[in-house]
Amino acid sequence: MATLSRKQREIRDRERLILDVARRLLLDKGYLGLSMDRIAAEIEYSKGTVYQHFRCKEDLLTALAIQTKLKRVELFERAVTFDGRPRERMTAIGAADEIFARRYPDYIATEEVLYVQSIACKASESNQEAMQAVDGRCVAAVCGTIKGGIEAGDLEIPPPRQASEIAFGIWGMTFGSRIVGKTPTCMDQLGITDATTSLRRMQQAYLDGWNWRPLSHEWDYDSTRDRILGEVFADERAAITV
Amino acid sequence: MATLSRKQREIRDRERLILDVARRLLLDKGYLGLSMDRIAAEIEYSKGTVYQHFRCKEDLLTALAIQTKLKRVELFERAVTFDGRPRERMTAIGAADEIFARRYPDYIATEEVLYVQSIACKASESNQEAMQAVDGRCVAAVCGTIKGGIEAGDLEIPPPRQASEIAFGIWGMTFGSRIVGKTPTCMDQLGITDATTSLRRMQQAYLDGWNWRPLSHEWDYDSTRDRILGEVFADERAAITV
DNA sequence: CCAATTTTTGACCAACCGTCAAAAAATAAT
DNA sequence: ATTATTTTTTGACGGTTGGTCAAAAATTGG
Repeated sequence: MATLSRKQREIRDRERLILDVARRLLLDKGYLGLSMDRIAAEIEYSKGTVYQHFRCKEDLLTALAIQTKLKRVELFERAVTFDGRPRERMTAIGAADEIFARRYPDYIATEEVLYVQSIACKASESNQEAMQAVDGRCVAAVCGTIKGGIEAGDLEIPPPRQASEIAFGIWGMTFGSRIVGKTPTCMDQLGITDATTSLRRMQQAYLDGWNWRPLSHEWDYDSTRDRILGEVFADERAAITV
Repeated sequence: MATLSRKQREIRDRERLILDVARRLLLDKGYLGLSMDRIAAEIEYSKGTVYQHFRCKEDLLTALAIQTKLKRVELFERAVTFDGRPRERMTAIGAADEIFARRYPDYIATEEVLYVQSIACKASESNQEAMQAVDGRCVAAVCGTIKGGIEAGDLEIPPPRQASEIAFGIWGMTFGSRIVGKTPTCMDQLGITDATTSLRRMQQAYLDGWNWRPLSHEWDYDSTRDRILGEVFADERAAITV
């Protein structure tokens, strides 16, 4: 049966409600401010009901992360449809990630907590697998683009280097810069005001370092970016040009 | 008076003991397993006494981070004494950080927690300032080396780029890769087995990307690294070649 | 030896996560 | 419509946090 019973619909809606409330709390009050009691109070159900949806707090957080990672991977998979040279598609992924970071600021809060504490391992099997699957799609999009660059002859990866090493670098750099960039003291020390723009330049420098052609001084990636925002992310453009 | 009273010495020793126990607990059981009660039990003093040393858990964590960041900055400041071209000194800083990460694995646990949760802001003013001061020395070592490269004519930073942007990239990349590299699922997805070596190559690629001469294909930075380990970090060599 | 001061203590509080028998609601059977 | 059965919801409860503070213990000074 494709249609759900009234009860099933109720449960599904309530799960959405829980996740919505949890995300807001996480963003507002941080990881420590996110309590199961508070969620229960806000949704006006008892705590036991919340625990019927998620076996523990970590499971809830993982579900939250999956929900938002899905948003990201959708943007990534849209990005790689960009019609251009592989490195332009890589730039498109960068733009996708920037849109993602702006549109879902709560994501950073979710993901970083998940990385740091050993949270994922407490989540239910199914949620762990689901999260891995989403991450896998993300990796596939990035690594696929890198391999596209190799196949097009724009990039060489002499052993023992691997295509995934480039991806690892981009991933680490992006994730790390976002966390470091959030701490004001660090930014004061460095004197950096616009972490987003800096990250963009850093990523291009990194790809130049792997000698991924066309290099940034041979090609106008700023206008590529404009095209990307116009052609692939027209609907999201507002989010990024604020 | 330079000499401390017996009592003062006792207090100082106890503080060290608390930090030692706390570090061990943090490494063993993670952030959530680190409890003030447990610390009190382990040092065989009451909880109140622990709170006489640190006004709250965050203050203790910050003190822990300072202690270890000091170890790191010492290595950094030794690294920049390496006699060679600026980019070689940059490589020396990379080696210093690698030694640091291996010798003080608990540091990662401390620092990442400090970055992620809004912990630092709850610490005492004095500890906050102390931590900023240590970070400042760290930034100074890195940015100083970058500026050395510019002065030597090995590197140009056309505006609006800044010297600190390179540092920001290295920082974010190093920090981020270490966190991502710790999660086994991510590494499985990427198929990366030796994150440390990958990070090393990533850093060199990044510096190549900024066109910091001599580029990695023009110079044998592996043997530079050997010289660094022999000349500057001879005593720490064992830690890194295990 | 006793009084003044400092240090240490652990009972105590509020908030947290997670459990589970009992209550309430929904469904099925008569 | 009424009763029996199943499902869902509840919130009191246990155990563990971080943090406080009056009272007890130890130290110091006279």
